[in-house]
Amino acid sequence: MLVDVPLAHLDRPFDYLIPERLSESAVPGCRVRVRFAGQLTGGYLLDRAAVSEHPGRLAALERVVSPEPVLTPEIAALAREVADRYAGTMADVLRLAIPPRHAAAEAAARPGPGTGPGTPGAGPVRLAPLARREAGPWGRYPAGPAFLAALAGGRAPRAVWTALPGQEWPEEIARAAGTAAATGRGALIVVPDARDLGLVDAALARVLGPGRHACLAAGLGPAERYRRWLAVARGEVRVAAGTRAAMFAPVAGLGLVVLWDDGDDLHAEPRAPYPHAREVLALRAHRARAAALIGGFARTAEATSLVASGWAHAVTAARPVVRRFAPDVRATGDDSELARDEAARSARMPSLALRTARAALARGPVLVQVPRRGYLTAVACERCRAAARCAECGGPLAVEASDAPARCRWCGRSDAEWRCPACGHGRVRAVVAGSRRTAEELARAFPGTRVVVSGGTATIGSVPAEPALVVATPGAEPLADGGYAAAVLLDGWVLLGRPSLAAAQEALRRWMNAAALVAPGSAGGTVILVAEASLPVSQALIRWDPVTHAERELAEREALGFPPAVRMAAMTGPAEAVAGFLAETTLPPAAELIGTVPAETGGAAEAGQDRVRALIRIPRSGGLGLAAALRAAQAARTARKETGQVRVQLDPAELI
DNA sequence: GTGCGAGTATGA
DNA sequence: CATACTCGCACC
Repeated sequence: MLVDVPLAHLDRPFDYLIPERLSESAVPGCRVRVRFAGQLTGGYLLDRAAVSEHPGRLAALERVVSPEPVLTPEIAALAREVADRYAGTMADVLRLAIPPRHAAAEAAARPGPGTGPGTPGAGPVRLAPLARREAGPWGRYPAGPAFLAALAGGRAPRAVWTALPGQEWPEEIARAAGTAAATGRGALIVVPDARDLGLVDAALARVLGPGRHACLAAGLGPAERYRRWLAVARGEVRVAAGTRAAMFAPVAGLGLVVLWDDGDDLHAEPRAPYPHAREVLALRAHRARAAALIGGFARTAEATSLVASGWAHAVTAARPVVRRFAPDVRATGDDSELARDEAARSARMPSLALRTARAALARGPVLVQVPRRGYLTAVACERCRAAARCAECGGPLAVEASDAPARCRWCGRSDAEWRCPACGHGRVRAVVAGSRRTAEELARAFPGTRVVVSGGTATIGSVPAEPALVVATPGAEPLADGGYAAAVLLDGWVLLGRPSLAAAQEALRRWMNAAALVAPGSAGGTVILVAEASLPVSQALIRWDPVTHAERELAEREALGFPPAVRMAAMTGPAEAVAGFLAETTLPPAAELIGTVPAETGGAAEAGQDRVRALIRIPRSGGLGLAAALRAAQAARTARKETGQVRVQLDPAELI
């Protein structure tokens, strides 16, 4: 029995007697209720045994919630491994892995229409003869056909795949999944968001036929979510695709795991123990001897490390092929190039971008990527560019609408009489305009052109192949039928200026994801990057060479001693609690305590407190030992009911 | 997390 | 010596 208690020192199985009346329904993997320390608690039956190691008296199971075996042996072992890897508890992992039960869905789980599981499709998929004979879009990569052939032969190839720009990638993923399914194995595909899931869903339906796969999307509603998950757990469908939470989907006979755009921070689970989909899928591939495909337009340092260690092969296209599919990219970072046009100027659009966009609008839609969402923007003195601060409280001023006066974000005071304390000037300008503000300004710079805004909660999936300006924040770019005629990537310095070690890698990833939606250069597709052209990251986009850039990034992180070159642990909490935690911890000899610094105030709940973050670093080989030491310290603290929670995170994404 | 027994403080 | 409380630990 694995009891659902949140305490680190209780993270181990407990034995219970199975009363005769429950003997039939108490199958391994089922949900049960037991009395634990007097309390009725939920749990999962791990397995049944004739004898117990426990010297004391055993309590009996209270109730079998349902005989459905929701915790498969594979997922139980995986949850244990993930907990050990991330210094967390198995119960925490299972809370992420197994969706809440929906009794009606369980009783009536019946294949339905649409994107859900169709007619039971547990048998091998039969691919159309064409798909079986030809590598299709995979033929564009020298190693592509070999990867598919290895899959088709029942082997377990592992690839880090740098996808060619364009809209073939969902098809490529579906082909790989179909190839695994044709050998009678299962496939699991994880993508960052709903837009990408929709694309993969459609591609899977084309390649596999109806009813052969399940889409596990967040926000389906509990009943539908559980129904589809059950269809996967029961082996009624062998191909599952989904967003982050699907990384734990109990796909039967797993033969292939796929992760798309592994650099997207949506792949990092924000709940304890903070596992990352890349790591979890790699563990699963290892455990199930399954193939792995980690792909994206860009390349992360982490994926590069998988290639460097020999864990995976690189699947990339040859340079001439890249040139055939990539758009023309030009960078313009010089302020003197700012457009004369006043409206374009206030949208921070250089003249080259303006000219390119105007010309491209004759042919089709033009994408404008703006790296800040929302409407609220920081403001600075129009003349000397000193950050504008509230005269009363010193808080930062912001504007909410283009014609509204600036307002303090701390005290809310709006000061019409604002004067710059540095130069006496009386007007402010937006430092970075949100996408809606940019859209307003662009509408004035391109009179008569339709302007579409996509971002945040108002995301648009696709736009028709008609002239329109499409203003979007990174990750919310709609697809354009046939590709955009051009794209303008505004304010490159905002992305590059993020206080993050991986700022350049992340900027390149966002640029490439937008630029990949543009028609190839041979068809006139052009991308204007508003950033200094001489920067290595700009050059990487211009040459469409994410691999070299990622290799450099990995080398830098090795030199700096940052993940993935090392394992890092972050302990966050009240100062005394973190100090107590560290005193409790017996660090492995190779571990190095980097130091304790004030933690950035996370949310309102954490604000005000005296919170700190301690960092520990260890060579990769010592990662498990470090996690075990941190787990032991956490267990000792929870056993003693120490006040002040310490959050333990391994290789936290936001740190890098 | 809760529940409980041992140990310790406190006061009639 | 009776009662009130804290502390530490087991929880199957």
